[in-house]
Amino acid sequence: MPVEKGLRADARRNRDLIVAAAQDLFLEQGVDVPLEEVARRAGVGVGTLYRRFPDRDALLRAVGEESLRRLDDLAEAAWREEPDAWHALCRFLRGSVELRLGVLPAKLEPHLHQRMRTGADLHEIRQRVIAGVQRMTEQAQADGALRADIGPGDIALLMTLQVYTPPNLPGEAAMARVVEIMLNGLRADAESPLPGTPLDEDDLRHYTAVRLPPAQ
Amino acid sequence: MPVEKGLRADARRNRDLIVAAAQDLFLEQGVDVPLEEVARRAGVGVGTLYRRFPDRDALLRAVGEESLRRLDDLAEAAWREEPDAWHALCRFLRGSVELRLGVLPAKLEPHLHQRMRTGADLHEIRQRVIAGVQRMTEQAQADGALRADIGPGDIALLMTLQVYTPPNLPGEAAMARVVEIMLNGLRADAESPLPGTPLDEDDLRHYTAVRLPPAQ
DNA sequence: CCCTAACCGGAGGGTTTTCCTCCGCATGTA
DNA sequence: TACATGCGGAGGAAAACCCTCCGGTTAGGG
Repeated sequence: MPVEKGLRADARRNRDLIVAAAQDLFLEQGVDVPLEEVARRAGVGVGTLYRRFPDRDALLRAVGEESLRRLDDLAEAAWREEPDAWHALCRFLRGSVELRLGVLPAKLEPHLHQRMRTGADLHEIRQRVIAGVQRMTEQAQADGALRADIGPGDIALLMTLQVYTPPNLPGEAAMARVVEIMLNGLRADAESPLPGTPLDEDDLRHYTAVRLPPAQ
Repeated sequence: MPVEKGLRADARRNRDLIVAAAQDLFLEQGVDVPLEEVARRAGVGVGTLYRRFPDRDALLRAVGEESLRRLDDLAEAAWREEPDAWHALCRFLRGSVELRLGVLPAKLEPHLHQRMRTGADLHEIRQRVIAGVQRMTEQAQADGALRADIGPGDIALLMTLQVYTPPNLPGEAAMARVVEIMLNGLRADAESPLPGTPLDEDDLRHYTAVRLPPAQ
């Protein structure tokens, strides 16, 4: 669907393999993994990788776009198919945590900051995801299912939740439990007060506005 | 208190600065940070670092020991000073998440695996922490404050909870909120069932028994 | 106050990692 | 079948990193 210009079938396939491999490795080892390792994991030569993605940044961008898109699809489907906002929210959070869909954009954010903020596509999808979260949050609260002292920013934060899972992760099941605990903590009944004030999108924006270290 | 042989006052001070810097950097950038960067952050020369810690492993060990010890102190104090097991558990979780005390040992685990499992000191403290968690969990459940379908392993996992916090973290407050949501989800009242079975120490042990990648 | 054992910093040489290009060979497609 | 498009990976240049070594500084007992 990104249509990605007419690529020969095998080229197209390789491109996708590379992005997938990069997603895995970025999660496991951080965004600094040697590109050669990405190539190896994808089962292609470095040449192929560099041909398709002239520099690391291009790859970062592709991965970012892909996961934002998936996140958006997830929110979209949840909202469309679940009976109410609360269940949509549950499904969304389960999905994004279990698939690590939230972590990736968060990790990428500092690097793609400029482009996220101004640049074309990325920025737009990002906005859509945020809007989706906000919609779910507000409606769930209106329905009295989600505790009131929560903001969309809190949800966005929870999206990026992770427990330290060593690279070989036997952790799926454990994560699922954590998510449920969390959801249980979000429910409206039996709430005990939270410290501070609900985070909204602006907090998130600020939270997100990090300046890269000396970087390079 | 590890007494660390008679070191001259300045040497001792530098040693501690180094460990502290390492803790920060390991958290922020992973355990592979250049040692030179650790030295810089600590405000000492590389020479000083290498004199005190012959190799990276020695530093890893020191950091691990330090954070395990702090974690143990935290559990100890919570158990001793709080009115009941539930509040002890709350305090413990708040502390370990907010101070990132849980993440560090988890991150170190793969590297110190051998030593954790068999070796002297590390192993012993680790056991103590686990025992503490177990004690709090069981008692809180006996008191009917903590939901029953939880195991010490779940708690241990929550301990290592993190939301992706970009290096410059304006995240403290946000984290605090997340923890409270978590705690609220752990309470016995109004529980909705969790998937799977409670994780116990053995799961944790297994979860933890990762083999380092090809690594080296 | 003075002396020295203990400690400090960081320049620099050697090694390892990472980047990225380039080109002969393979393969999809018309 | 023909050839444009795509592939792999060897290899040279550059960067990052490790760790030692030594001239200069300092803590703290006598």
